[in-house]
Amino acid sequence: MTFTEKKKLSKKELILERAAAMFREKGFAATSMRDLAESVGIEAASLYNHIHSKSQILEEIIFRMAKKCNEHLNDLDKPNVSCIEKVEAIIRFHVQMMINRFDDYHVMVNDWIHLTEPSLSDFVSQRREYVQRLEAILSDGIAKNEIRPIAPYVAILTILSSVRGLEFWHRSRKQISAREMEEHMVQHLLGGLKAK
Amino acid sequence: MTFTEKKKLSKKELILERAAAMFREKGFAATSMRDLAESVGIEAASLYNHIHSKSQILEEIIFRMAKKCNEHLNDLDKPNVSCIEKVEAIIRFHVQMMINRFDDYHVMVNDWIHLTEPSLSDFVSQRREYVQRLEAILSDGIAKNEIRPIAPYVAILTILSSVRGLEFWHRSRKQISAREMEEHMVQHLLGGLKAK
DNA sequence: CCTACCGATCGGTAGG
DNA sequence: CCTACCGATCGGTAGG
Repeated sequence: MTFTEKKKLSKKELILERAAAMFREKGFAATSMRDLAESVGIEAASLYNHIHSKSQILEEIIFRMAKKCNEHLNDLDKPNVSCIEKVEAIIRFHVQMMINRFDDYHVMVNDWIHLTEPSLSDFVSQRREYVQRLEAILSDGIAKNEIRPIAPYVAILTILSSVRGLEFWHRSRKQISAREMEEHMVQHLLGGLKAK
Repeated sequence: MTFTEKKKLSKKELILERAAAMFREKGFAATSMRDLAESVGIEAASLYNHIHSKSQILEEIIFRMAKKCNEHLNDLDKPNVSCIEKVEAIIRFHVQMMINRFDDYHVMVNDWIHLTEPSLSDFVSQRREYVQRLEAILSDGIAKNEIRPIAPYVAILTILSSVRGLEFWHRSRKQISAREMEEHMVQHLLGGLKAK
């Protein structure tokens, strides 16, 4: 990698970072390329030396995050890990993503509607598959009597939405630390699942 | 009320209804007045005989819903109702609102960011007060040993976000009926709160 | 409720 | 990376 390429890469990363922050604050549609350019410190036209289009920015932010989620789930696919341990790891992973990559996570969860075809269908099917894999882990745990017989569909929905709800916590002046929040969430969400 | 006023009123209601549906589908910023006009069946300019501006539509949708939430909470403020009964009523109320008034609920929860001042501050403070009232009910229940000693802040956040997560369920071809979903949610969310 | 139209702003391109 | 600029579309108004 030449020096020029390296510089270009890091400027692109800066654009993606600022874009995620602005998309989260104002939403994808309400953020203009001129707003974004100002935040990056260049003219709007100059953005196009680093990225192809506004849609491409959204796609990169969202599919990078989706990839992280899928990879984490792949890493968990070991036979010696119990189902309840897997669920705990998934809760912790999502809580940490929500806290540490707040802008990117928020954009994935809220702005995927603004994806255009074929990216939209791609994302929706990736997400469907992800949810199904989580449900399979829960079903497996129920079959092995590790987990209380609860509708996997409802449990997964509750877990993923609760994480999404951390947005409130993130916005408010934080009464509770990130570490405490994570423990509370694990306790609350996992506590309701474990078989006695 | 004259006949003319009555007709105007119902056309305005139609506009608000269609607007909520489109804001939910595409987001407030991505919905144009021309899109909305087409959905209503008139020209864009004609919308302005019924409403003042695009922002006003958003405000009406959101503050009507906020009012419903506040009124429901006021109705619950009776001394002979236990805290756990109050929490159950709140969960059921939100689940039913999410299911029966899906578009309006979704717009309130997702598109409030697009409110402009002074409406934005108004909404944010109303929501803050609402959450504080819910927390107070939980704190009261904990003090009376009706509810397990859990951080009220986290519990309220979990309840409200889980309801929001019903969006997934609503979008998907429904494997579970509304009635079942409500019972599952009450069981799951209330079950984790009750003192033994 | 429509036609006609306003100024502003949008995403993006040409050319250097 | 900038200046200059494109066609398209935006929310909204005038006038009837």
